[in-house]
Amino acid sequence: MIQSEKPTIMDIARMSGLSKGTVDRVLHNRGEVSKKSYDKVMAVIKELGYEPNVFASALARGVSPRIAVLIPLHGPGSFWELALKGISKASGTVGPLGVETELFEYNPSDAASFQDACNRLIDSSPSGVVVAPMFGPGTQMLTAELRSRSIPYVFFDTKQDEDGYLAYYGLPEYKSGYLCADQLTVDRSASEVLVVRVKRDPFRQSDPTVIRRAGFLDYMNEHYPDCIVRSLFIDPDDPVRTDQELDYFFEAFPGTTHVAMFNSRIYLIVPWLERHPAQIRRVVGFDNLTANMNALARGTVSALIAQHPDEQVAMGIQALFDYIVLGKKPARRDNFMHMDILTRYNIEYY
Amino acid sequence: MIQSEKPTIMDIARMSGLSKGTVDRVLHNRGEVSKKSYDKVMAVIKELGYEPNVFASALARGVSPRIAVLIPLHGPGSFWELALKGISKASGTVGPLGVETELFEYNPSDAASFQDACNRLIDSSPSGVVVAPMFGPGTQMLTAELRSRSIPYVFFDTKQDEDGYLAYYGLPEYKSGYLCADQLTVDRSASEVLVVRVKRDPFRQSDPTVIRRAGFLDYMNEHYPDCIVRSLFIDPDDPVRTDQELDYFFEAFPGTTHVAMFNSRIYLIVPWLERHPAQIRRVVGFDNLTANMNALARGTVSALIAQHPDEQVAMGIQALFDYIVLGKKPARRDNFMHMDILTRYNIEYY
DNA sequence: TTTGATTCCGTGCACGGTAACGGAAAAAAT
DNA sequence: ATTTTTTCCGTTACCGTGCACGGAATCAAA
Repeated sequence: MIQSEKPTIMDIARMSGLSKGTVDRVLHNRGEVSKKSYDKVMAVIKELGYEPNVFASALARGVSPRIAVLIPLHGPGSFWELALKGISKASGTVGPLGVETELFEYNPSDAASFQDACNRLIDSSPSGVVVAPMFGPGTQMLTAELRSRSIPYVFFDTKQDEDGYLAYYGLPEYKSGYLCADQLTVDRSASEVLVVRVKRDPFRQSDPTVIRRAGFLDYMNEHYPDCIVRSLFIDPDDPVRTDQELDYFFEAFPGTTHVAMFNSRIYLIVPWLERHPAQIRRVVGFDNLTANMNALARGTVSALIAQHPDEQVAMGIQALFDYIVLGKKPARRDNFMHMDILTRYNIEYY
Repeated sequence: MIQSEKPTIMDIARMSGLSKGTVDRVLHNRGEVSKKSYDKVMAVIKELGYEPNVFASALARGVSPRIAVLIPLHGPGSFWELALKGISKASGTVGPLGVETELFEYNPSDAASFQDACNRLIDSSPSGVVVAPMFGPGTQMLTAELRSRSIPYVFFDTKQDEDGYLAYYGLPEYKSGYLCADQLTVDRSASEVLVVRVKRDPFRQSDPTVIRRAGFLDYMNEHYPDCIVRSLFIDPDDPVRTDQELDYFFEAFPGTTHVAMFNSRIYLIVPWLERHPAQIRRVVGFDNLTANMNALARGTVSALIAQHPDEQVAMGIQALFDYIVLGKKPARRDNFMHMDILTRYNIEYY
């Protein structure tokens, strides 16, 4: 065997005095091999540093994994649409390698719709699943089913508390709140702060913003204990009402100079902010939605904290590919991804 | 042919009444095919939407691309060491697919050493090359040779002014200077600013910091025209002298409250800064070197602008892989990558 | 000793594509 | 009309693994 050539399964067979069939059985722990032969083969494998040829392997197995992605129905320019970009992003990487992705959507305010999407997903019998767990019990039923069919799945955005997932990709939520506070107060002039919150969707089980808020408040207590933090709830579906609420609030607390939000919907208050440009010094929100980015470019929003759900989805698909096609588990199961600070001067290349 | 099955080269052969040898010749423009047959095959290919199986193709061709990376010798914790991380990063993605990388290093202050590295690289006849062009003429000779051997190459960090490269991955330098100024002045209290500069290496042909400085100064002129910007040159190899220079400077200009640097060596002035914590309000530098990150974590440095050379290298290797193995050119030739703002509160997950 | 079950292993084809080889058919030269 | 060249195309042997199938060997049961 020539040095530069990589050892093949046949080399192993020859050197261990056995046939490639036996080597193959050893490689895949498929049994029907005596301990003696097993040890012999393993020794040779280790000696030669054998690594299987993934191309030949994939070809022989005839793999063409179909990966299902389960996310809520999304309007244009929403958070979930960002996540969708991750699919095409991943397609660019693993698409040429034969991976296909299929999208399953559900109405986030309708548990039955979620069930329906789950059923359709299961019926399609994908080779892997990417899902953002929003309905706790519903997701648990889904993952139980996936486990029983030994279909690997990864979480993104939110992590489900269980043990069967292949990987999780998301943000360190508490830290992101902390970071948000730091970005808000970086001009060191904050004395009265407004936190705008959205009436919580009763169907949604997990709400990352409560943890973000905790991080935010802890930062404020530690660094600006004298700063007053007030909350205002708005209705995301009623812009007129939102404007009124903001009017009332700033009438009552005219000293407010800094505004933050913990979800992706800072764009909801942008119209009001742009009609009252004088008073507000800094505005910080989350996520690089188009509407948010535009407000950032105009200077209405000072900074956005981006969690890049597209990257999370892409990483998830990549992890599934590595597992299904290459037989490789991800290095870490829980992957907390970077939080990017976006300002008007660095958004151009995102 | 069953619907769900992907068409193979044999399907095409059957449907066009020819053999798979002819189809293969058409697919690779290898000639020896009559126009009539060529058109027929192309029509069938289009009709069936044929896509080659990359696994089978790679297996048959026996590809195992060796990608050479050419970068300067680097001390631990330097900018170029970051770039190196991109190699292992890319190995994680394309390594299992049979890609090997080889590193060629040279002494950046010795043109002969660069020549030597180039020769060794050429002699190894790699399938692709990743290089950061520092010596203009030297790099041009290298790329000319690569072109004549039709070996594809990509640039990162700096772009060479020519037309043969497959892709370029780097930072928008001017914008990065602009961003740097914005981060430095985000507390709106800057009136006297110090820019610390390093004596330029005479061997290095391209210096991105001059463009960064232009962006920085433009921002300052536009937003803080009354702010005074002063420069101080230091010797990177003489820390004692550096400290003295800083002492002299701050004696002469005690009103200086903000400090910036445009290269990756902000860590050089960290010792002085930490001995004089009272005066300086904000410090901004470039690149996530370990030393810089530590200073950031301690709060000595306020923000770092990271260009992530590891990602650039990884993207470069990926592009070469896509081109060599999958036969796919990158979507864009010039890729300006995101600039990340790093503060002490978001560095943990980088 | 024969029969049966069990354990273990080798053979051979398939996966889809590549490219060398040789030969038939058509065109050109004699 | 025959030879030579050129053009074109089919055949075939791989590439390295996966896996079904059948058979040899071993051991226990009759």
